[in-house]
Amino acid sequence: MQAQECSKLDPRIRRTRHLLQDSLRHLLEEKELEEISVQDITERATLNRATFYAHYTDKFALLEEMIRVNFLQLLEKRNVRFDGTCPSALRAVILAVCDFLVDFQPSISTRQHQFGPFLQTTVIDQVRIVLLDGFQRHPVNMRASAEVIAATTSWAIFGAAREWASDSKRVPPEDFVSLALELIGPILATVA
Amino acid sequence: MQAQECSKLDPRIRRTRHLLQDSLRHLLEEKELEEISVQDITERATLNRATFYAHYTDKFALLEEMIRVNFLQLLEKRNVRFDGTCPSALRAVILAVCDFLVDFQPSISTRQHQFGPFLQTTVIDQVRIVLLDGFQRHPVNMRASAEVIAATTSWAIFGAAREWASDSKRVPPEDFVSLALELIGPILATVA
DNA sequence: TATATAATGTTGTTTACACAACATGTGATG
DNA sequence: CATCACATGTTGTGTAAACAACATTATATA
Repeated sequence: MQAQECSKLDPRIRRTRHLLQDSLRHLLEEKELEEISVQDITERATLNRATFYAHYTDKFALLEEMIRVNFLQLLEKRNVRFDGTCPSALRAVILAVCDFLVDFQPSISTRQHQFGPFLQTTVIDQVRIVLLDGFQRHPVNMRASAEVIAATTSWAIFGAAREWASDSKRVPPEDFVSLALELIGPILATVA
Repeated sequence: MQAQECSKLDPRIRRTRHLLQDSLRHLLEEKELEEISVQDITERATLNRATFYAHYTDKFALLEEMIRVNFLQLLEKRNVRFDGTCPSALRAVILAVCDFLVDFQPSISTRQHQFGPFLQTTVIDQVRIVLLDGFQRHPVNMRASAEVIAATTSWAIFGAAREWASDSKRVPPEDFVSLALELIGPILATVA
């Protein structure tokens, strides 16, 4: 059901998944997730409904992949690698989450029922993986296991970013990231 | 190789042909037709080269269909039916050809080698068919066979429209059509 | 309660596409 | 002339998508 080096995958599969993701993206601009049926998605994608089930178990799986891929593409585009525990690496990750939320969730207030939680868990999980990957490639002494640090940090980042993004009179993202960094940085500060 | 009620055609076939036509359309905005290979077309369409040959014999066949479909869609959109020999029906046809040339051939001077002749024969042939179809559904006495009248008229329309379209200081299309109508109308005037 | 409507999943068969391989042709460069 | 690079067509085999059909579940409506 999953990735397998997106690049060397059958073009028909890539195209089909892309069509489904595009379809859902557009439908979400018109309707709530609850109002969107698999039928709707495949119709707009000019695909058969049975084909959908060959790729995803339900619309939530599609949404999950969509969010995940989009977020990773944003990181990729900005060359965010988390190659160390220096503040600048963390800064880039936080900024990416902030910008992603603004892009992807333009009407956060109207998207509370099923969409919000999905975005949340998916983004947090990706951030967690990015952090964990960074810790493993650049090991440092820490007050707790890398897993706990990564989990705590990723939730903190999302929580901060979400609060900022939902503020109608929010400050510029760069300014906010500096503030967030002061709060979040200490979580992964190495022992003296 | 051909249509078969576009609507009840396998979606995969419709999608493939649409992708190929889109691809060629975009490539023509960057290169000359001579510089475009089947390889280029299928690459941009994310299709296999062999698939191209399952649909078209060569890039000219693709171009032919592309022009034909686009022109017919323009007629469709304007509800041009040529339901009679009255001047207004002919006016609509001439106007459609004028607008199509302006849309489709923005840089006529740079497209002379292979592209121009193809556009030409394809559009003329479609106009001829539209006229012939109109004659058959609304028969009238004429000075010559419907075939000869239709052929002569279609070439005259294209010739006039092309001359107008290639004029950098051309008058508005509506004005030109009135003039063209005076020249072309007499071709299909019925006997007294 | 019955029943209509609509969505979800699943299955088997048919058709279209991907791909590698090969033959052929053509122009450029040594 | 050789040969390198590249484009055109074609073929056989494997895989993905289309489609109809069916069972299931849920939500209305009479």
